[in-house]
Amino acid sequence: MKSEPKVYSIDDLLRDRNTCWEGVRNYQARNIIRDQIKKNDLILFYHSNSSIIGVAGVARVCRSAYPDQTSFDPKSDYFDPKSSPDNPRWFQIDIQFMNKFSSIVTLEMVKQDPDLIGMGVRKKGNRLSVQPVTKTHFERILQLGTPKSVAKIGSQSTIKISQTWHRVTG
DNA sequence: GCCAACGTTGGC
DNA sequence: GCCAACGTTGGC
Repeated sequence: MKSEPKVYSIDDLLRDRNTCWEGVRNYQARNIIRDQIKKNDLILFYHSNSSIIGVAGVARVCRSAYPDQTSFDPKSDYFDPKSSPDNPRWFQIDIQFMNKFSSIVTLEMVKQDPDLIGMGVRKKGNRLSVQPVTKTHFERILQLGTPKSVAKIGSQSTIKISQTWHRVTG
């Protein structure tokens, strides 16, 4: 998921702990939010349009899609008169802070890594603000972002998230 | 600030 | 349904 850090950064999410991911007004991104994203999915938090472009950390979906409340609010910048509670056009999710990388995994690193061929953000004209990431690519980004906190224990890898060791299985 | 890429709008 | 015009995104 992309965000312009001037608007909302990983540090903002670290401070807030949770936030509503609202205001998505692109049908392709809407469909992904509504149809594909599930509770507890992990998110790569990407800083776009910034002096340091790249993946800044990890978040988690703590509530799956529900109608975008801002679309009903005439005072909101995201108001859409064609959306109504009876027939909502746009959807939001809630996300929770998980981890901030010790340093950003820059777009340049992503583009140069042979293991990350095919990742959405590498593609020219990539404008989709919410896009799927393969498990392989996700884990590779974690390796690049948190090298000291990734350890192999048996056949399972673990990542350090918010002072707590969570196991990533499968 | 520039501009390529892309999505949306609206006239026909 | 076509497509030109326009607006937005996002890397550089």
